[in-house]
Amino acid sequence: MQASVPTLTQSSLCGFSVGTPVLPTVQRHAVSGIRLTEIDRAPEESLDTRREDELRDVEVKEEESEAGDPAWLRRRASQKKKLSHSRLDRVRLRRIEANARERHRMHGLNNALDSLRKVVPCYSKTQKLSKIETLRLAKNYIWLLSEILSTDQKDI
DNA sequence: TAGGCCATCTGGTCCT
DNA sequence: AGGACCAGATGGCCTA
Repeated sequence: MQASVPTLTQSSLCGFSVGTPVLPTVQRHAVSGIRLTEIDRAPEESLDTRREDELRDVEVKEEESEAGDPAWLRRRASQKKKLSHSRLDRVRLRRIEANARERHRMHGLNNALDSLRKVVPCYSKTQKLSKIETLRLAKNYIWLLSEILSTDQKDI
């Protein structure tokens, strides 16, 4: 007894126009300025090592702009004149560390999104779905699979 | 050139 | 106090 199972097609899954041009992965990375080494780095490399790299990058950037403090710091300094020099340094350090953590967090989020891209239909090694496309497609895919499941159960 | 997509920075809020 | 999370702002790059 064969049930009428919904056909799994790209057009039924994609909530967006299939013809939408999607840039190749490498090109996208060039676009976004992500270093390919960040994404393609071997998984066995520890997160700590990556964090150290990120922090080092930030320190370099900070040194480059040493000529003048960032706007947020100047603002804060003027608003809270009572802030001692050491306290200001501490605030600055905490901001830098928070930025690094935030960057790390977003990288984790992007890695999870990449994993999702690989299990969703439409996945291509040469064409990368955008974030929003990936999420919409995943939602539609889950919906379709649950439809298939419920259809099968009715036939039992 | 406008619009889309993205990474990053930042300050606010909540939680431990 | 400090970390996680979030949303807004910003700027860079690419394509139509």
